[in-house]
Amino acid sequence: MANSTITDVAAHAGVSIKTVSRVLNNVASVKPQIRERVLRAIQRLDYHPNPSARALGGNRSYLLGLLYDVTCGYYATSVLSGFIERSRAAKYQVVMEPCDYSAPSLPEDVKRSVRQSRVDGVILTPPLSDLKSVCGALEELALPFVRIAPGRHGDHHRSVCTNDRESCAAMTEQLATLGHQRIAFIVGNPDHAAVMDRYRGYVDGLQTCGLKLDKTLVAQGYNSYSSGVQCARKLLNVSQAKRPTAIFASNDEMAAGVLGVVHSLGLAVPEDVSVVGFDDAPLASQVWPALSTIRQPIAEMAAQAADLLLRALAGDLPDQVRRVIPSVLTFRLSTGPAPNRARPKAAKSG
Amino acid sequence: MANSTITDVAAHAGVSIKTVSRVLNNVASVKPQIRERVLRAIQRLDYHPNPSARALGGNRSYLLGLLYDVTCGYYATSVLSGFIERSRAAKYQVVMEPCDYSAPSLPEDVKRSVRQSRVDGVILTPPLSDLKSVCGALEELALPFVRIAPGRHGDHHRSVCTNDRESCAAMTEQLATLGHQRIAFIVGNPDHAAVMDRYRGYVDGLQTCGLKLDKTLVAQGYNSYSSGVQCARKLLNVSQAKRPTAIFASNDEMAAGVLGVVHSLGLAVPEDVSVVGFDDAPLASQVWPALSTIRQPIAEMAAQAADLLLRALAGDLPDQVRRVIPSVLTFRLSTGPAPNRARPKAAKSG
DNA sequence: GGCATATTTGACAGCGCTAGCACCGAGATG
DNA sequence: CATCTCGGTGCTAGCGCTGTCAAATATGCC
Repeated sequence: MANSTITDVAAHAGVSIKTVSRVLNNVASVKPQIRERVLRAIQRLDYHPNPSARALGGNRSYLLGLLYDVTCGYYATSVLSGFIERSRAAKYQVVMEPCDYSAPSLPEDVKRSVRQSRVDGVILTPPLSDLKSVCGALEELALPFVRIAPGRHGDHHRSVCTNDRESCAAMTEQLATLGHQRIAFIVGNPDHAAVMDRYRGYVDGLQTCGLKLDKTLVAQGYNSYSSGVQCARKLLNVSQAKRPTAIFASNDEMAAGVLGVVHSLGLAVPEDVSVVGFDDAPLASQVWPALSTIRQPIAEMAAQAADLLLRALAGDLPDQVRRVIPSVLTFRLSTGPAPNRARPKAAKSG
Repeated sequence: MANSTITDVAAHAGVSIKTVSRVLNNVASVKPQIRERVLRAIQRLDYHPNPSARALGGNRSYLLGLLYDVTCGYYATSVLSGFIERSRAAKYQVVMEPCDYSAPSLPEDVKRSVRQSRVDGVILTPPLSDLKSVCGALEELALPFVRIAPGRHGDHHRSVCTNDRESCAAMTEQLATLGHQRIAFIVGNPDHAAVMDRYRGYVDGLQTCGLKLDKTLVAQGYNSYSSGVQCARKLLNVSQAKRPTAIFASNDEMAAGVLGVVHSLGLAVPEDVSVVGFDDAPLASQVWPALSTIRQPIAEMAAQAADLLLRALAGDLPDQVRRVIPSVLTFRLSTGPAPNRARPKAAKSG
C-alpha cells in the first residue's frame, strides 16, 4: 500500500493542499467544520506527512538531537525515554548524537555533527551541558538548545535541573537523625558542575544539624566505580574512632565502589557503615545491600527539556528559562542507625 | 554561514549538479580527474548534502531505525554505540524507536512507528528480535531488517549473534575444572530465545566433564534482578550437602541477585559459592565481588548488523545471512575453587 | 444595501536533491 | 569514411511539502 500524500487528502476532503497543510500545522484560521473534514480524510487514508518533504519545503528538519557523552550511555537512555515521547507527539524525531566528552576537538565535532544531521535543536546531557565550549559552538550556529542538569545556571541559557543541593542537605540531615556524627562525603567529578551543588548540600546539612565539617571526611572522586573504591579506602583506612559511620557518595556508581571496599574490609553495611548514593540508577537496587539514594527524575527532566525546546522552536519562549524538578530521597537497606560507639548513651545490641 | 548546496559545488567544480550527485553516490562512471575536482570543491565549501532533499528526491529517508524494548535501555545503548558509527560513515542517520515488548498491539505499534518515521531499514534488539509478530509486521511493509542475537535462526532472516551455547559450555567446564561438581544454572526468560542456547551450553558442558544434569540445580528466572534473588533462595535454601558450590546465571542482573542472597545468608563468594553471569554489563564489575561473566561483544555485533543492513539496502546481500561473533570468558573475583567439602581429598584451610 | 475590513482559502513557486533520458565525443566496426 | 556503440556528462522533471500573496468569502458599519 503506497503512502498517501497531502494531495490525496486534499482531494478526499475537497479542499486545497494548502488547507490540509494548515490543519497539519495547527494554523488557527481554518473553519472548524473544514478542519474536521480534513482530519477525517487524514484518518481514513492513514496519512502521515512526509518528514523529508516538510523539512525541505519548510527549511527545517523536524529532527531534534540528543547530544550525549558516549561514556554515559545509561544516562542518555533515561533521558531519551523522557524526551522521545514529547518529541513524537510534536511530530519531531530524535537522533542520537554521541560525543566524546574528553576530545579536544569536541566543539568542532559537535558543530559538524549537528550541521550534518541538520537538527532543528538539541538537548545537552551532562557532562556536556556544563561545557562552555559546546554551548558556544551551538550559539555560533544559532541552534536552539536546552541543557539538562547543568551546574552553572547563570549564563543566558535554557535548562532543566533538579534540586541537588536541597536534597543532599535533606539526606545529610536524615543520616544525622539516624545518629551519624561522622558522615563522610565523596565529591564527584569537578567537571560535572552539578555535583558541586551536591557537596554544598552536604555542607548545608551538616550545618543545620550542628555537625561541623571535617575535611578529613571529604574525598575527591571522579564519578566512576573505581574512584569510589579509592576514596572509600582512604576514608576507611583509619583507626576505628576516626572512621566515618556513614559515607555519602555523589553518585551511585561511586557508592557501589564504597560497598565493595566495606565488604572487603570485613565490615557490615549498614551495621558498621551506612552508604548512600545519588541518582537511583538501576545499579542502586542491584547491589547488596540495595543503596539508599536520591532519585533524580531524569525522564521527567527530559520531558520538560523537550517541552522547552519545542516551545523555543515555536518562538514563544524567552532565552533564559530554568525549570527545577525535585529529587526524592529513597531509603533502602544500605542505611541504618549509627553503630553504638558513635552514640554511647543508648547502648543496645541486636 | 549559510549551508552550501549541490549547485554551489557544481559551479565551483565547473560541472553539472548531476555529476556532483554521481560523485556523492559513488557512481562508478565518473572520470577520476573530474571526481577529484568535485571532491575538492566539496571539501572547500564544507558541503554536506541535505538529507531531506536526498530523501525526497530519491524516495528514501537515509534513516535507520533501532527498535528496542524500553525496559532494555542499557542493551539498546550498547547496540547504538556500535551501530551509529557505521551508519554515519554511510551517511545514514539513526533514529531510536522505543517499543513496549509486552504490549498486545506491538505489531501495530511497530508498523505505525516505522511508517511514520519513514526509516529505510531497522535493526531489532532482543527481546524484539525473537518475535515472529514483529518480523511479520516488518515483512508486510517490505522493510529490510537485521536481528541482533535472536534465538531462532531458522527463519529466512538476516541476523547477527554470538556463540551463546559454546561459551556457556566452556564456562561450565571451567567451573568443573575449579573442582565444582554441583553447578547450578539459572535459566533466563523463555521469551528471549537466545537464553535457551545458554542453557543448552550448560548441559553440554556438564556432559563434557562427566557431570550429570541435576534438575534440582536448575531454576527458571526471568532476566531480572528480583528473579535472580528468587532463584538463588530456592537453590541455596537446602542442606549444605545439597547446596550448589557454583551458580551460573544466564545474565549479569540475575547473577547480581544471587550475590545479594549469598551475602544475606552469611555465605562468602567465592569461598562458599562461586557466581557467574553473562553479558559483562557494567553491573558485572560494579558489584562486590566483581562477577566472572561472559562478555558479549554487543557493539561489535551491532556494527556487523549495520553492515548487513546497509548492504541489504544496497541490494547486494542475500535474504538469509547469519554472522556469529564469539563471546569471551571473563574471570573476576566471584569465582574460585570449590570449597573443600565438595572435594574432600585436598583439605587445606586459609 | 453598499462599502470597508477582517477572515478564510487557494494558486503557485520553490526547497535541494535524484532519476530518467538525451546528448556528446571517441574508439570500434563495416 | 559513414555508422554504431558506449562511457561519460548534462538537462529537466519531479519528490511532497511550506511560504507568499492574491482571491474569495464573511463580517461590521453607516
